[in-house]
Amino acid sequence: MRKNPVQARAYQTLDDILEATAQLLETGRGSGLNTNLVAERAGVSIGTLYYYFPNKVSLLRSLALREVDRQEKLFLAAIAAARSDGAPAVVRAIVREALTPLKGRRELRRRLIGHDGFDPSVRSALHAALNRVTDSLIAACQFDPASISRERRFMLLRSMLGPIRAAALYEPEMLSSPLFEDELVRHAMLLLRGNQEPQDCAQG
Amino acid sequence: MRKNPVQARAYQTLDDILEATAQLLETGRGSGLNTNLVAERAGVSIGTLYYYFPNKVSLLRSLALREVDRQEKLFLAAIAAARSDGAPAVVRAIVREALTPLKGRRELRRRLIGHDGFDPSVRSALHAALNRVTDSLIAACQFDPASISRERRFMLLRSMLGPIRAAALYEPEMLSSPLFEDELVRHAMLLLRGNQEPQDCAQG
Amino acid sequence: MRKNPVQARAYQTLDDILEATAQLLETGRGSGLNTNLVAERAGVSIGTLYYYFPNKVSLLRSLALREVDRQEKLFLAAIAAARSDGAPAVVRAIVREALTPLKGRRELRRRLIGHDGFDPSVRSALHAALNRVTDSLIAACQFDPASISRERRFMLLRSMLGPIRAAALYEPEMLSSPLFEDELVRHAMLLLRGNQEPQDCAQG
Amino acid sequence: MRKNPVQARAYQTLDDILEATAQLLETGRGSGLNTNLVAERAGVSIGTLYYYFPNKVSLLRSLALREVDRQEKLFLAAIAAARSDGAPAVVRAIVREALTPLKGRRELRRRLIGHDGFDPSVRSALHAALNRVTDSLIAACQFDPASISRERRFMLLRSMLGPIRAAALYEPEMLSSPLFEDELVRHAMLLLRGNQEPQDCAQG
DNA sequence: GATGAATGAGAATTCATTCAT
DNA sequence: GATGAATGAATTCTCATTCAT
Repeated sequence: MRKNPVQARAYQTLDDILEATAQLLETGRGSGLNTNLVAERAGVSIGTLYYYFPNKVSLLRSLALREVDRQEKLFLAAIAAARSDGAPAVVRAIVREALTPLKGRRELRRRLIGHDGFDPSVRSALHAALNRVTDSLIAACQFDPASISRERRFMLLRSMLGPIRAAALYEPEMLSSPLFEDELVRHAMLLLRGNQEPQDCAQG
Repeated sequence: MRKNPVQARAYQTLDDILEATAQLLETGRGSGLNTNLVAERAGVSIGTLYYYFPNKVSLLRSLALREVDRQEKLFLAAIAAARSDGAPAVVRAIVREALTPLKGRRELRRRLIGHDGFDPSVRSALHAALNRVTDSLIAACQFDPASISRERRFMLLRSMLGPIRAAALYEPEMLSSPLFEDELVRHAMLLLRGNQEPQDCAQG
Repeated sequence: MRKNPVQARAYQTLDDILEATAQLLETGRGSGLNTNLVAERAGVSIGTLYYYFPNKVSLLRSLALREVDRQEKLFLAAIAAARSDGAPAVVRAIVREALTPLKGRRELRRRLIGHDGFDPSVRSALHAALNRVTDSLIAACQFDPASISRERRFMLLRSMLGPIRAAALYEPEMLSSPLFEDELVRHAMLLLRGNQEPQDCAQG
Repeated sequence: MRKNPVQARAYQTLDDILEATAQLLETGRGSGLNTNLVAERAGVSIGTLYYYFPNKVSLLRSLALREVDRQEKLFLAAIAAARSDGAPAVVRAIVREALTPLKGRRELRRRLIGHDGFDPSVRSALHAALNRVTDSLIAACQFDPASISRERRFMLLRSMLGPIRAAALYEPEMLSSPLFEDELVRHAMLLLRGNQEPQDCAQG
């Protein structure tokens, strides 16, 4: 970002611009998100947009970082709210949180990924956020963190997010299937517990 | 596609164009994939490119369909090769296959998704291909297809591909970690077996 | 330049663009030379302009290099034509040549200098061209090149071009003053001869 | 200029702005000198800049006039200091002065010329200043002003400044060559003396 | 079949300038 | 006097696509 505003109204403007971008990404037809359109939708001039963002990429990056941040907060809040109800409830809370937001921000996120392949800073922010959520989840479930391998920890959230994204794209009705939710929860619990290592999976 | 070529050299030209597109998608910095560049890289004139493809979208679609088709063939071949060694071996074969190709086509695929959000025909081709691979996998493992719910079937491959893609992006060294491979295999086996439904996961 | 044309008409187009640029630089009011205007004046589309030149700077550079080249050729031709008439005639030919072209390309050249301060490649081309003209001048006057110091050689043309440019800017009527011409010729002859080193100029 | 400031700090602000402009002109890459950048560099707000200067042109003009004025003062001082040592010393003083300032203001001056082709008021100020320096030089050398033609008077300084500028651009090491200095001095002396009109230079 | 010059709508970005605070 | 957010006309440049040869 080019400027960190000192006057109060500036924060509003900045938010208007990001919100306009999000809306256009969510609803916009076809490929192009275009800065002139963003400015118009935000109710500011194109010059104002470029007063806050040096270029289009940085605008998209800011939006992506904001989305990552928001989603992390939602996950952490969901975990905190379910914490006292035990591990399965916590896991289910996470799953529901992951299934929910796709209702209104589905396109937004896909586009954010599409738009020039996520720049490195967004990638690492996302990575870090997922790690924090994973840690919080494990802590809330009161499992011994040391008992879960680095690899399993890595898979925990991501093996749920993959199918959810795929469902959003190809089989949207699955998003509201209780069985799908159950499968995801069961799956995560198995990863968390990590007991009963099946013998026949020994490396061949 | 505009023309299905009858002469051998025309097939070559067509392939050159698709290959050039793939390379530019794989290595190209930032936003642009542009038809003039593709033509130049392919060693043909821009006119020739438009002789084979009516427009850019159809070029990208052809490439995407080709990639989907190739990957499906690789998966099916891996399953067929491991079939006689039993279910765990088949699963491991799939996992290895999924871990392998990311070496040189990593970016290509992400970009293919990014570029205008996947053409509907590509989406459904991908969906269908994954379904076929899933069916083949279940058949090779000699599990009763009826015992596996639609939801679990849907998750089977996708819950592996998500972490694999994430690993490719953020923790490439994990791609060659035996533990990671083991986790993926174990995870798939649990989904396939579908025994021991944990009680505490009953819907809350 | 982006393309070296293979088709004949392309040379014409390229020349049209450069000529349009020259005209606008010569006659254009105020500061801005603008690529859209150039294209329009040249009778081509803006896309065509950018087909030949990757950006505005390269257009200006090409024009500058062409001007340098043309002026060098004019100087060399003037020298060759006067060669048989003896040293003073050669010098006068050069002076006249230097006074002449400013009639129609005065603004052009000033702007070419102004426009982002002559990029390095133009500077060195100009330098090299002046050196070649100087050498040719000395050869035509049949003076022993070794008798003229590097410093004097450097000054030879440039001490004439400075006043001529200044005259063009501030006192245009001086350009057609015979006395001015005579002064320039006399001055150059003194530099070329280099006899009678005045004693009182010994370094103090 | 919009305001002639009465308070000391206002003078300081004004000077800061001009100095920032000079620095950006001296060091700035490529095209741009922009008022927002000037303000930032000067440590004032863009509003303040426009309080002192009604527009960009007047800012550049002020800077140019200041530079012309400073250089004139330096030349006149150099002449005054050497006056009692005789004509050659005076000439040498001028030459040294001309060789000196190019150390830190080289680009500045060229850019000042480039930027919109020298405002007419700056052109005439520069012309007038050079005339005053020339007159002062002739007076200090105690030559009869009437014996020097208008044309020669015009050439006197400018035939030195041309080579010096060229040297600064193309052969900077020549700026510190004693031979180069000697050539310039000798050259000016010959112009000033104006004796021995060479016969063979009669107009052809 | 193949070429490559040409097109032009459209998109990104700049920057001198204004004005409410 | 000073600030800095806001403006928007103007400008550069891109790139999918066409078509005469």
